[in-house]
Amino acid sequence: MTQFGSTVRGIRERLRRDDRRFSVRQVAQRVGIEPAYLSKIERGEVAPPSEATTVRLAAELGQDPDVLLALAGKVSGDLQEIIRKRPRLFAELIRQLKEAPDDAVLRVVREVRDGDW
Amino acid sequence: MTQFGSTVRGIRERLRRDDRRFSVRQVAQRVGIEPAYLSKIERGEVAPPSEATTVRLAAELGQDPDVLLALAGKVSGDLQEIIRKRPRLFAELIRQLKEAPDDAVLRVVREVRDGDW
DNA sequence: CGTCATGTGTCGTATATAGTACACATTTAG
DNA sequence: CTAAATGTGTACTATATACGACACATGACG
Repeated sequence: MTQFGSTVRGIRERLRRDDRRFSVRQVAQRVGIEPAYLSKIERGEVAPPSEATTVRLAAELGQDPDVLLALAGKVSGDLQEIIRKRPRLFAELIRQLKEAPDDAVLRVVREVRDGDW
Repeated sequence: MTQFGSTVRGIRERLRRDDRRFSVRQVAQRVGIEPAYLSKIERGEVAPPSEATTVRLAAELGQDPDVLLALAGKVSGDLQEIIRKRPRLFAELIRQLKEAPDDAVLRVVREVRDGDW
């Protein structure tokens, strides 16, 4: 589908240039999966792994978990839970912001962060 | 798990009081599933149906699809796609708003809707 | 030059997801 | 009273998800 695998491979190989601990085998071991499985993931031979595995992989590679999950075609379970608790509210908000430029969304984020509520 | 089934049953039975077309069989047929399956869904004997089926069911019962999806433990695919396109931005926004009261979120929604961007 | 680590091919598996098909007892309506 | 409609029990299935186990050829390096 998308470039989840190649992205992961790229990141891992870059890290590997100055740290031999970033081989397929060693990363797989630290992440808690089989090396063969990680190899297949990186080559796109299988679908991206589960959310939990993706998050551990992101941590290992120093990546933002939400970004890696997005590449895997997923949305973090905790975000989904927040939405599910107030579906109408969040559905409307998110659809409103669909076409908004990044900086407009960022303004909203900051406003909420500094907000007085 | 949750009360997806009993909620659907309640809504359907209420509709049925003044419209005989809201039997399990007839609703199932219009939704495009087997009556036995709808029956099991309503009694919670099986997990809530797929997103597509849930959405058709919501339409048939005059419900907000996002709300019914939430009861089914899901988040609409189109919302997920919006988030996946800008994961960092939306992840931060949504987590910021997790604890915000409804009216604060609503204010943001309105602000964005009337926004000048 | 031998050994150790590396990446990958092949095969298999357990669980979840999303239903269908059919029969049957009960209820409802003309 | 009977014919049609109703709700549901039982059994089955196809596909997807998410991996593990093991072996093997190749390459690096001390």
